[in-house]
Amino acid sequence: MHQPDGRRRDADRTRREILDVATQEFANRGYDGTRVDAIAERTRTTKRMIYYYFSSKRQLYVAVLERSYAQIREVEAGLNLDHLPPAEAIRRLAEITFDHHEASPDFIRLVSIENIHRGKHIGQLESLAALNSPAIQLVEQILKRGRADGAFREDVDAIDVHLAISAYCFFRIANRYTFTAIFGRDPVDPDRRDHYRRQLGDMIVSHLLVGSR
Amino acid sequence: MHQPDGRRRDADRTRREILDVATQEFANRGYDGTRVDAIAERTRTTKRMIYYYFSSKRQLYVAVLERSYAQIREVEAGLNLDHLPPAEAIRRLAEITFDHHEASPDFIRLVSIENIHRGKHIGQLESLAALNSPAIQLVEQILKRGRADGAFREDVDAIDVHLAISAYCFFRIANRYTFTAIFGRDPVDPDRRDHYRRQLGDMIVSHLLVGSR
DNA sequence: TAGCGTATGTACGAACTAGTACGTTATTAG
DNA sequence: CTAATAACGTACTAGTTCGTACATACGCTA
Repeated sequence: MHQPDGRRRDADRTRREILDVATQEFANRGYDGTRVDAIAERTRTTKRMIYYYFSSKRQLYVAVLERSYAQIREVEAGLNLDHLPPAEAIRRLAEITFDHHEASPDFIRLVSIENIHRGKHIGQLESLAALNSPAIQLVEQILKRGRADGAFREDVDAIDVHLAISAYCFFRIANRYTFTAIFGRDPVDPDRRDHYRRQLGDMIVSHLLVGSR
Repeated sequence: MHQPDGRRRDADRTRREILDVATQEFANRGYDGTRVDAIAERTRTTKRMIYYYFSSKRQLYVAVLERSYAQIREVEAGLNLDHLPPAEAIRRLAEITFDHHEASPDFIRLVSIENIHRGKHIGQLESLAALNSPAIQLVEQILKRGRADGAFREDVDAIDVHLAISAYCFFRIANRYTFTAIFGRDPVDPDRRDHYRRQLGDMIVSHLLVGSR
């Protein structure tokens, strides 16, 4: 009836546990650095189950990637900044993005890793339809309002702004180690966190305001 | 007297050729994805020579990293923007940084890879003294002049500015593949190159100018 | 409760990969 | 010219790693 360890058979749970561990392993060691045996050992099941559910190391990695992106997208979809005036809304969005990046280092590592592989896995995921990213829609709404006010410049679009915000947030986390080694200042130092967050907000807002250059 | 292929024995050249090939291989495949045999095959020499000159795969990787950083630093050290007024100088520096990143995708990949490994190799290189990076000194000079003018804000220092500039330039190249997959727009599209470059310049300058927020 | 498909465990193998033992040839100092 | 040393090549090994053949147990359904 039960497993020796008191655990029932549970396909969903086994699958999820494998994905959880695999996410950490891939994020920490990269695709080639990850050992399927190492994932199995950290799971309450065996390597056999990894192949039972995911068929191959590669497909496991793709599943990890897909789930990670889906989770991020879910969070983004829950945001609403319509109640704030445009300049404040975009600053708030930048700050939220900043916080999300700091809270998701594993996701950031996975993205870096996938780019090292030239996006050859993420390209296969049609679940990430390029068009309706909630993050972009959010920026679009804010830009629209800001332009209607006459406050925002017209020559940058939502994807441009999203790129600028993401770049700052992503770089700070992703390149933490080399940056610290070279410049002797850890960009993730909690004491400087607020300063960086304000700098990003200032930068994005001042850039968007008409006549600021 | 000569090798069968007409090539003399030449330690420096062999060393350099190994480093050249290894740089490409490590940049393209990551540390764990790189095969020492693959490097050897692309060289006019054999795997034995890699171990003769570099002792191990790891030390070869460290040598690649060290040389790559030294090359970048060399370029930076040759810059001088004293002839431009502060706002123009910082814009010009941003543009030059932008161009360098676009021209050095292998270096960017190596940096990403090293960060995946949490900087454990670059940390050992004391050749990269944290203090006197030419890039930082350059920003420092410009900021100093801009503040003397009363034109630049006082609450961001050279490393902060360098972070903001690098983040934008680095992200655009490093995350090209996932960005394209998700947002359907390649940030390295040559047709949009000037637009991105101007956006970066505008952003940095407007951020630095007093009273711009 | 019988039976069948889903879920799980064990043990193994074929291929790969970093590193080396051993031998050879070129170059140069004296 | 000759000896010594630096530069180079071949063939191999020990250990690792993805993946699987084979065996078994659980639990739902009829």
